[in-house]
Amino acid sequence: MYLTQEIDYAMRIVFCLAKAERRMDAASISTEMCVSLRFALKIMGKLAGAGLINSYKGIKGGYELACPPDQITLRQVMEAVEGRGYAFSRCLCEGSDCNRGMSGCCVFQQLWQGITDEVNQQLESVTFAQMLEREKQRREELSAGAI
Amino acid sequence: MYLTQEIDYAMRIVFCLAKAERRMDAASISTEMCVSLRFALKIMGKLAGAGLINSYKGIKGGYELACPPDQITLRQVMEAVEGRGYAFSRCLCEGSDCNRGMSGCCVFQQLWQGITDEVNQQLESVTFAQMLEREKQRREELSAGAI
DNA sequence: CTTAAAATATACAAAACAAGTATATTTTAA
DNA sequence: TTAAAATATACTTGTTTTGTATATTTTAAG
Repeated sequence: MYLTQEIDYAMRIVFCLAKAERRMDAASISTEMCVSLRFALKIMGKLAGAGLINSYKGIKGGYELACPPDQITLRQVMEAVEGRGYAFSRCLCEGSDCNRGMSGCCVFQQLWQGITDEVNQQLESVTFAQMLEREKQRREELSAGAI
Repeated sequence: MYLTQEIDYAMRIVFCLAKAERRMDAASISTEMCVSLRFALKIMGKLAGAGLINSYKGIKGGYELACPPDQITLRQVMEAVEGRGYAFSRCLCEGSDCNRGMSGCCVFQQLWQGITDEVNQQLESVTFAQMLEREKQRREELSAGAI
């Protein structure tokens, strides 16, 4: 029903790298994001495999964004981790053939597809550059409100 | 990540009762919807508990909608089964306190909230009367196309 | 007033999925 | 040559979903 932790972590990891603007090793990322090192490594493997981040082995190794943050969307991260975009219902996935009781005409499927499309559009329309900007604004609002 | 089967079944069960316009026993519903009898009973217990359907014990017992289908929304079914509306991310649920690495200012949470609100609004805006109407239209389209 | 067909309550079990961990290996800057 | 890093692969644990079983209660009909 919910986004998995893995996707949530992946988003935060990319955000972290976008913010750092420099190469970071897995241990630092894992500490900053409060994700176990091993799990972070696993996720970063997927992100690197999808070409969103670059990885470097050896001493001075680590990870960095593969391109500027205004060229990475939330949807790309979702796909990197999940292997596809968001889907509201299982029945929208390949080979599901669910027309359970609907005699080959399922009006729920249509509806779920609409919701799915909308969410994916949202995820696609937001880049990590925008997320950084949002955070900056939000911090300013908070400090202004705190006076 | 996906809607659970339980919610999917619940939607279909309510749709089935809306379509039937009469009292049906659990066995018939389970057969029509291709859901195991036991699981269907469990789900209908929740739907009855939430006041969406009425249940009748004994011979000639069964289930029927508690009110006209134009007064039942998809969101109500979601809440009956899940105990709350849709939430895109766990971090939006009570007592989650996730500001992991975001120093008390999580811009993802804002975003997930926006998506959540949108989906809930969708679910709230559609009644089962509308779903019946949709199905009718869709069938007409299909048979027209098949000539 | 008995009976059989129905729902209900409660608990249990199995399966699927998510989350996290461990070990051995490879790469590379110093 | 060495130590710090990533990588590959497999394994374990925990949680959630899904489904099942048993005993009980209710009720229309004969």
